[in-house]
Amino acid sequence: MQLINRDTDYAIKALMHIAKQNSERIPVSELAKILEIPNPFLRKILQILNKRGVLNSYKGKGGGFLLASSPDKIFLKDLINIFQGPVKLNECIFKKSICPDIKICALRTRIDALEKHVISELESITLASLLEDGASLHS
Amino acid sequence: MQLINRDTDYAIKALMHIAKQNSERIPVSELAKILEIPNPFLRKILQILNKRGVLNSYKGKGGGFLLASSPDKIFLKDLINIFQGPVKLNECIFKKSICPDIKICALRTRIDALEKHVISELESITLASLLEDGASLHS
DNA sequence: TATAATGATACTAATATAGTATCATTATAA
DNA sequence: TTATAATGATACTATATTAGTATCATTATA
Ligand code: SF4
Ligand code: SF4
Repeated sequence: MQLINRDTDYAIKALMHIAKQNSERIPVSELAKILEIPNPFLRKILQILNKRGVLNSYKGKGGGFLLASSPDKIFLKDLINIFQGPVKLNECIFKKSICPDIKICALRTRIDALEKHVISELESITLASLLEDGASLHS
Repeated sequence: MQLINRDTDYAIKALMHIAKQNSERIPVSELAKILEIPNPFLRKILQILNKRGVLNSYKGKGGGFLLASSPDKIFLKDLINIFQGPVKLNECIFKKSICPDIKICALRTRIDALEKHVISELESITLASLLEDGASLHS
């Protein structure tokens, strides 16, 4: 069970690199080389981030991408949502059945609590918090 | 992001039903009918549970399956492990790189903590605890 | 000894993830 | 004004994972 898939992973890497450009537009071609991610794949990812308001894009010569907001407003949870959908630990352990006692089920209560905890942790991780730990960044 | 896949889900349903048989062997054919799970698929799942020591099986006429241990010793976490592998929220957010500062990374620390929390919650959920909530069980 | 069960294993189908290709649009700078 | 270097949109292919099927061998029992 993996929390983060490749899209999200690449998105994080790219966003961190873009954040460090001090508002200088960076084109996909350059990013792809630096991060060693296949250019068309990275492009697709950045296009999605643009559509979803995380990045701003500039067409034409000298164009490229910029963060749409400051790094402390970009949350890991949102990136996961964009590329992997909502964090739902479990719709209900018996997915297909309609439970008559959904409100009192102890199991459901616990899985719900677990889900809330995971989400709140993911909400507390921002791009800024990743950047702060500058010493441990690489590639 | 889904915590429990169909194998695990079916396994839980089946185990709960087997647990309620008071040590009477129950064959796959019967279980499959009751739980509305395709017979060969459920069979595969129970065979795995047998191999992994969760169930005991009895061949031949009048054969079937029984729990290998008491319901309070059967943990949700183990079932997830069997069918979906280890709960690893994230090997490391930049999977492919080798990080020079893996020990001091704040992000890693937090994801690790999150993973530990999830695992310990899953360890606290047993088949017995699901059965206790008898009123809310079904099909 | 027929039968009703599981064991083992290989196969197919469906879905999700990962990655590619291509043409259209647009902004810039020579 | 026009070649060029960028993104936008979209459709496609490939790979991996998940879901489900099929079949023959083995075994216990009535
Ligand atoms: S509420 Fe509880 S008993 Fe009902 S379907 Fe959900 S997990 Fe099962
Ligand atoms: S330790 Fe931190 S910085 Fe290093 S690879 Fe892991 S998440 Fe990234």
